[in-house]
Amino acid sequence: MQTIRGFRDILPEQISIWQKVEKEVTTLFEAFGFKEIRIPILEKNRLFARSIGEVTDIVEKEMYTFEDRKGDKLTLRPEATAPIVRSYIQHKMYASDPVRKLYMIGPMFRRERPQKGRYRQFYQIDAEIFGVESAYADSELIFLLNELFKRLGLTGLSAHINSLGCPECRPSFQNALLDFIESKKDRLCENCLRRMDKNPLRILDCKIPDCKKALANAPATIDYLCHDCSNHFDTVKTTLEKQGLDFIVDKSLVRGLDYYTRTAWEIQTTTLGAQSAVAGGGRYDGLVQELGGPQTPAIGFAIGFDRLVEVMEQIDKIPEEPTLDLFIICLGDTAMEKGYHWSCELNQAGIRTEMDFRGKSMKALMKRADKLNAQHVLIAGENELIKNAVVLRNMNTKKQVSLALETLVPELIKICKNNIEEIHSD
RNA sequence: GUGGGUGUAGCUCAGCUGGCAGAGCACUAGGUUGUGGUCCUGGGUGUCGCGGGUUCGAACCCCGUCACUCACCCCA
Repeated sequence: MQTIRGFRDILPEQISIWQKVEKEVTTLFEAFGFKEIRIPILEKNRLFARSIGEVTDIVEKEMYTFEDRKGDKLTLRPEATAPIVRSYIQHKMYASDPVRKLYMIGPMFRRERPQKGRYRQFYQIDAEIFGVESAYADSELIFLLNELFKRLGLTGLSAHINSLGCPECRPSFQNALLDFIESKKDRLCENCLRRMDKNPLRILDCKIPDCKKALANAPATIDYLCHDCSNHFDTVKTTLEKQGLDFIVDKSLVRGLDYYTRTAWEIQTTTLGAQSAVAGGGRYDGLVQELGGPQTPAIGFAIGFDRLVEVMEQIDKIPEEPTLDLFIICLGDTAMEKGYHWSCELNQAGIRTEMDFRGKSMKALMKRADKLNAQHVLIAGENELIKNAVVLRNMNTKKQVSLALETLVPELIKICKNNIEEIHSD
């Protein structure tokens, strides 16, 4: 038996890095005024088909869609934005306060062929802002991403930004693009030609060198922006510049979900092979209305959690394993029983304590204490119990002291807590 | 969906022209009564991914299949 293709276990040995990221995310996002939202993993298929777009790759061939016993078409969420928008509308969040800043962390599902940095169940860290049309919301999110990556010690990332315009400026751009493509038709690959009527915007994203060459001078959305979109994009850029954030205006950045408008961006890395996008986001001013809510501007991003972890592992940002404060060695049945109670009391007091109940030899237990990186070892054998005392060994200094039984637990708590403080002050 | 690479011990991998299944690490037990990391000695570990075929004989050659992996595509 094993996990199904593209699915995987995240094992205890790997979890510390995930927890570290989760901690940073919650403190940082909460500081920026975001509130966590938890949404279902299953939604009606219609939700994704309508929001992401019927002719996108995600909807056409990557979704886990099936019928339940009643015959309803259900889909494992391939992304978070659509369900969060659904929730925003369903609970009429716009009525009590249209401005909402929401975030979530959780698994998404896409049935693609797995490869480096791409899994069928993968995790996203997602943030959305509803009800703010201002370009400051756009720069705030990019700033937030940058700050998170900075706190996690990541370098070598670059922000690529573009503006995709709005329903106002789209038509003139699309006409210009189609005219241009028509003139280069013989130099484009099959895929590009297929996209011509499906979704011409996507042609700009083709990675085949010949196509890239042919499309080098293709019209770009940012050259056809209407007055408002142009001002919006300018504000985003100047704000980021004033904050000292580096970014690259990338005319060819076109995101694969149909709901995006205006600002779109990706945070890219060069260290994950073909998977360059660690995070991506954009504005989607039409989506809330499209899904049945009131006209509401909105913007959001998603971070590829798995990819983020892989980048961190590559630059060795793995947090150290926590040490064990105390390992209790008990020799003999009476000592074992006492040790069990000490151990529980110490755990209650927040001291990381472990003991081994298998009745192993002294040497084996010392080895285990060493393996667990124990700071102290408490040795309780028949000899000590006769004297109503036990031995405490400091594993770093190798010094051993005798401790009286009556005050043992409080004394141990004191010693271990002092030791923890020393470690932290170093 | 398409193509390339790889499947041998818990992990990393050797295994020659087809001839008894291997190493290091890890694990475990000892090295005079009850003291870790280093060192020494011993110990266990296998559906050689799976199923066929060729052969006296297959981890090795052939066919199929599955899994992993990388790339295309797409995206986080």
